[in-house]
Amino acid sequence: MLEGSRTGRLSAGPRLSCIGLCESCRVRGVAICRALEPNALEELAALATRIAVPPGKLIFEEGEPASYLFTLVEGVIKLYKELSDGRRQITGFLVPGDFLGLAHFASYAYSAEAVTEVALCRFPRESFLRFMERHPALERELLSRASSELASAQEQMLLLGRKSAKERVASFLLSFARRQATGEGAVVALPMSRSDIADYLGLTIETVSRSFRAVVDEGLIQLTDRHHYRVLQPDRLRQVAAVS
Amino acid sequence: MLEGSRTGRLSAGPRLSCIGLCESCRVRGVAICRALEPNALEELAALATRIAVPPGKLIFEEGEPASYLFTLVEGVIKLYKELSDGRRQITGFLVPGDFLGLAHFASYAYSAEAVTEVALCRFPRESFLRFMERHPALERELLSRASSELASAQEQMLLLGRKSAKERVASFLLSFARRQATGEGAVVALPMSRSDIADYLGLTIETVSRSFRAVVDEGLIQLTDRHHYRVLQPDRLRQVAAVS
DNA sequence: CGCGTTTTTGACAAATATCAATGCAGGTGG
DNA sequence: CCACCTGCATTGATATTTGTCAAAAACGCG
Repeated sequence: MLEGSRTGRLSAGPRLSCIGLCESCRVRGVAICRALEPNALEELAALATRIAVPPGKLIFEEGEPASYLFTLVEGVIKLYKELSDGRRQITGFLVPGDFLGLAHFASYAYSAEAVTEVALCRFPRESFLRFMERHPALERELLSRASSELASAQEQMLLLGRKSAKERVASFLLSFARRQATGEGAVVALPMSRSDIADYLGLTIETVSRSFRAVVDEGLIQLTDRHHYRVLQPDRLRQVAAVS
Repeated sequence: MLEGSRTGRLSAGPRLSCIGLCESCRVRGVAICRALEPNALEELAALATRIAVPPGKLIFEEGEPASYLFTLVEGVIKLYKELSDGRRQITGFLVPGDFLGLAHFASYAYSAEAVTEVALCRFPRESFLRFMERHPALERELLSRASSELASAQEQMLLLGRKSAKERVASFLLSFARRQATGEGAVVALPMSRSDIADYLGLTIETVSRSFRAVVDEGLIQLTDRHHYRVLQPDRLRQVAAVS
């Protein structure tokens, strides 16, 4: 796994902007950096390996020993679980700044695959956990992130259990636009395939395609091409999304 | 909310077995107690109020300020989210030992309601968080629990997004039996209504009922009455549940 | 430009929801 | 003690949504 993708241990160069956690801060305004003093940050940086992963390549697989933790520096990752007959459920898409690989047990509970070209910081699990024991601020940050992930997971359960196809697609388009933090009317990039969207929303690609068409036909969004859209009527889209 | 359910601040009596966290330990063999020294435990106990809630009563509601954290001492709780038109998704059932109320933001992300007669320990959020800051072991325990909840949430997304009605019901029956940690062939109590099961599995009560019938007819389980069952063929039930 | 892949569109099938009626059980009051 | 009432659960008939299968269209890449 990932052999050859290793781009070498960080030593010289713009260290702070390369350790992932810190990069994350810059990108998302989150507090990991601020919570750690500079020399702790140096220590953490020394644990990190920078990894590059091409689109479509596995980062780790469900059930594999959870030997590493990661921060996503660049690109988009999908997390998913599969049934033995191949049915797949994507449980989330990660964007730069997100943390990856916290496992309650010794092995990963899901698989992770690069959607786009991806840059990661990889931390060996053991040394990261030891570092965390000495730095409760980091632990607090991760607990806070875990809580907010749990909240999105519950939101997604509501979507999967109770929303119609069109409501699911509308919800997805809204939340993805929100996450890219682009202003009103800006173009939103949709890097994943229809198949990924279907597996995320618990639908088939055909149903996703038809639901896209419906919201386009109603003028709620505009598809500039298959991987970019613009939200035209956010309020009506929110209505269609049946947001609680 | 909960006015009158208050049974008074703990002072005398079997303190350690009453503070919830500790009770939790006893019930589930989890390490909160072991992680805290006895005098820290005393301090935590002093923050707790014991609460009793009758079946069907709200404990807190989505959106309400998250002023308290809880541990469930006795009984079963359901957590759920609702859409404006009344559609509801139950995101989980809690059993004794479970922790409740971690909110990333200032307000609860879901509602909590007693399924059976419930006994809780209630901690004021602020003082609990201050206590936690001074006791990283507690923080670690909560992070670990949050990770494992996240894993079950992902499992549930797979169920909601990709499993058939019968597979959902079989999965539910299995996981509920596993949680009661009863031995092979023992009777499992199913305290919630069919409507709750439906809202948990993203189905209607009719479909739940028909799926129950299917697994009963195939001899995989036996329904002793509407709220108790026995798993007769765990392996075949697992197959039907399409566990990954 | 041509080929393979992804996406869209259409016709039809299957699963589950909806609507309606019946059954069952526990609680209440005569 | 029994009959009735009320709420929950089951069963059945039908409707709707979404999935499946197949073909055409669009796109991306050599």
